[in-house]
Amino acid sequence: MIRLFIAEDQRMLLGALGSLLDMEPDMKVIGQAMNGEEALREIHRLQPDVCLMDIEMPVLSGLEVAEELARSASPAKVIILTTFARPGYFERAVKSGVHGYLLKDGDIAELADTIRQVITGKRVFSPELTFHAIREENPLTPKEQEILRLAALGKTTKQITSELYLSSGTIRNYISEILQKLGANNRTEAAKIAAEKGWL
Amino acid sequence: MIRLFIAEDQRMLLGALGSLLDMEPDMKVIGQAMNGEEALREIHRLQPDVCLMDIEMPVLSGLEVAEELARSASPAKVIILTTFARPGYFERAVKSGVHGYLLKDGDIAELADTIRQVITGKRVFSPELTFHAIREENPLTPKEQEILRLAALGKTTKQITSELYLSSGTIRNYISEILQKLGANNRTEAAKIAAEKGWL
DNA sequence: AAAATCAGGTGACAATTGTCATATTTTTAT
DNA sequence: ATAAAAATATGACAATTGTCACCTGATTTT
Repeated sequence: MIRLFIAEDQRMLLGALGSLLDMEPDMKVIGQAMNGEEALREIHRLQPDVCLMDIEMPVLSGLEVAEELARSASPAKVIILTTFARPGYFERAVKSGVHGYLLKDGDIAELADTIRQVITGKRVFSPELTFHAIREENPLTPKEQEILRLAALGKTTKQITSELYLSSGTIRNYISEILQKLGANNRTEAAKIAAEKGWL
Repeated sequence: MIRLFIAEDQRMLLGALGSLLDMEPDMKVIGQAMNGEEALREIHRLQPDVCLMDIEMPVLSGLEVAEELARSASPAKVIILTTFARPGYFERAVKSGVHGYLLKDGDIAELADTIRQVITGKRVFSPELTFHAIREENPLTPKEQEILRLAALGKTTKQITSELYLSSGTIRNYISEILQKLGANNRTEAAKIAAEKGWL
């Protein structure tokens, strides 16, 4: 019997997945969570065989949870289940050693199938992701990401200055660099591009 | 037997909802669609009793479909099912006369219950939405929305100019007005605020 | 018909933003 | 220990952005 844990912040999908997977004869859903922190705690406690994990969740993202599980050498296998084909997400997920990465665009049978494959030690990645230019690496350094994250919220150079304790010239230099890297004309466009790619 | 139609662009949720609602003894899912255009066509053809409709779908949004159904005096009752508590969405939905508005944050039982209520002619709205400040009306005029939509993509004043055939001064006047209405400090922040509220 | 409203525009100004070349300082590598 | 690299800072400049007061011509309202 495969013991499953599901972390997903959209209650309706969480409930639906839970019900349907529980109907599979060889699976049992032993726990659920609606945010990353709770998920991490419960996974440590319950020691499931496989965790299905959404990425965009409150408190801790699914990627952060996966990274933390890897750090603590948890035996639980992680399958990321997300709406978004953002390259940055995929890159981070693979780096943290997850066993699967699926889009919420397949059907439940496919998901159940993936779970069974993962249990045997295989890794399963959505073909949409392994192909084409989705392999783009995030060109931004951590500091650049941090600055763009703030700029994307509409903060001015001055506001960023006082959050990061850097001079306003430095901030503008960083932004200038970011714009070149992303081929954007201004902060707003840069923010849009980075958000689409999952780089922020 | 209640005849249901489901329009939802996330295949996994679509499939899951379909399976689970079909198990209800008094319901039958007679059709599904993954975009608004297909949904509209199929609803006209199949004449379901109730349509569950996501808002954010390709081609036509769920709101546009609901508005079109209202215009054509379709007897199908519409229940909007969305992740987002954006006030602008709710306002538009109510104006187009939908019979229900639920967040994807309840469980399936609640959804089934809502469907049964709607069938009897009742209207059901998620309590999260009918209360508090979520009643905020969109303060932006259509032209302002159009301009902000472009600005939110990172377009410069000059680019907006050439798309809308307005002078650059006029664009800047509009943006200035938008910033005041939204209490934002710059375009980026304005875009963020409007997007959150569902006003763009 | 006069008055008000509206969509669009001008011009002037200050502040912010983006670019670039060039320091200075701190870290890292050899 | 020294050289190379990175991170941070400056200053100068042009372009863009945001603010404001005011103008013009239609269209509505009264």
